Amino acid sequence: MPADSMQDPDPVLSYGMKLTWDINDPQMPQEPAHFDHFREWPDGYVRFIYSSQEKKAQRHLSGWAMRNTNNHNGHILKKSCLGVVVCARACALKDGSHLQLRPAICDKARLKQQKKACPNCHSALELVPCRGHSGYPVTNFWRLDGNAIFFQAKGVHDHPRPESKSETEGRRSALKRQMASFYQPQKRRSEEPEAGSTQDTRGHSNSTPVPEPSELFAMPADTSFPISGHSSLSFPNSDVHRVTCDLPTFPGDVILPFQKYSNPSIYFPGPPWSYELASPGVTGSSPYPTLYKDPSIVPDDPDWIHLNSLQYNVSSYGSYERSLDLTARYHGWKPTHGKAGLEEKVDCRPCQAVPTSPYYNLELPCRYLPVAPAGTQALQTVITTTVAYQAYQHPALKHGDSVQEVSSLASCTYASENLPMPIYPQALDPQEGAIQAASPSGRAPGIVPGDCQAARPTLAFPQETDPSRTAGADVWDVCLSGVGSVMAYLDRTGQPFNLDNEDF
DNA sequence: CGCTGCGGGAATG
DNA sequence: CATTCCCGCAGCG
Repeated sequence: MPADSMQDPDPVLSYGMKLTWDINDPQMPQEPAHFDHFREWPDGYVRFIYSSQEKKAQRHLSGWAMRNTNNHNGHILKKSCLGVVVCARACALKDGSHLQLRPAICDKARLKQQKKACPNCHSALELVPCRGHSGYPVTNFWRLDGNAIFFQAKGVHDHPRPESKSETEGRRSALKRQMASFYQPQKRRSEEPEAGSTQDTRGHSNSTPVPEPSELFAMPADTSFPISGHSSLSFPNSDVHRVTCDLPTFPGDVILPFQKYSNPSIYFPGPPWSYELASPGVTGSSPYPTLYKDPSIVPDDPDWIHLNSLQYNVSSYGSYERSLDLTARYHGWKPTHGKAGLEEKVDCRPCQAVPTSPYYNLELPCRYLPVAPAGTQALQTVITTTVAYQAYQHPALKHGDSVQEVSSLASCTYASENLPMPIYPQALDPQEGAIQAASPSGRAPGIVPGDCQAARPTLAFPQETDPSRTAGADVWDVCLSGVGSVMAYLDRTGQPFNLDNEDF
């Protein structure tokens, strides 16, 4: 893609991350010189600055299923993640992946959605809530200010990606078409070619027996998901399509059809959430019929869902939860929403691959990392929205009362939030584990990818308190945010410089 | 029908 | 008291 001076001038850090600001600041950076390109799958404690012209940003779009949350602040729109809908039995689709539907945003619709059966195995569907923000759903904040749209995310999604919105919509409209043709065979059939040319990567609608209406209604999931067995789905086509779309996006970088990676974990050396950043580059094996009318438009990663699931299940489970299968996992999960884990002892299992990862051998100013003590981070994140500053008044960071200290802490905040992974106490110090136990961030032992991810930075960078940091706000900003981001990318993508593997 | 943003009001500490 | 969450409403596609 052509170098756009207005977009992501830096290959590693988002523009938003390079500036120091918080969504709650009275004053946002004025007249930003650059804007970030839109990220459909923001994950971690990240900040972006979009152009107010960016339509997706205007609509506050996200690949994640985010619902509006009233924070009684007219200027800042807050949204929280709904998680992902999966098959309660975690049945495997033909391609080995798992069902990962997009939760309906509307409460009513979501309830209805959950009553439906898994189109693949007919067992129940289950909503896996997002607890990536210290036990609470990941939150996204949007704020329009001047010519910029500020975006801030808090939390690391602890679940697979749902389908992208566009894909869900695409399938929905596809169903409509299908139903229409079902009820008006003659007429519709004759019009079909037209529709097929624009949307039909699936292209089978014509020749494929239309599902019984009753079936469609009984399991609307049909409209919302990829059953390998479903005759109306055309994988190969969409694969090609996606490759075509995605390749140009990541010149020189890892952009290979997923098929080439028989083992996702090879491509995604990271833990479960590595799927986030790795997604865009990965393509292919889409079980979904993608309905992009305009190839220039960023694919919303519908395929990714599957990659995601593959990666998630194969890689993360393989690495961390060999003893647990999806079934156990999801069954063990009760949508207790923020309450669960309180009583659970978070068991941070060894994250084998991580510490040995070559990327962790980079010469990074490690000493700064641990400073945002796990406990601090955990506590801070609990304070979902505003004024995170006070959160940083955690004892671990209390070094003085001077104004300077305050400023330092502020920087600390930003810095720590640049670390896309929450740092949990127990990972640092057994004693601090108590804090963790008291926070709602925990989940069933070992089930949370986040546990490992949380531990990783720790393992890589043993805690080390540096008193001098209180005077180094600037250093903090630069080093921490830098390191954090770099870490984030390295960490999650396993690719040192594959920055914006987000959709474009 | 579902998505979206808004805003009241309850719950929480 | 501040903050967050839940819920219903209305506009829109």
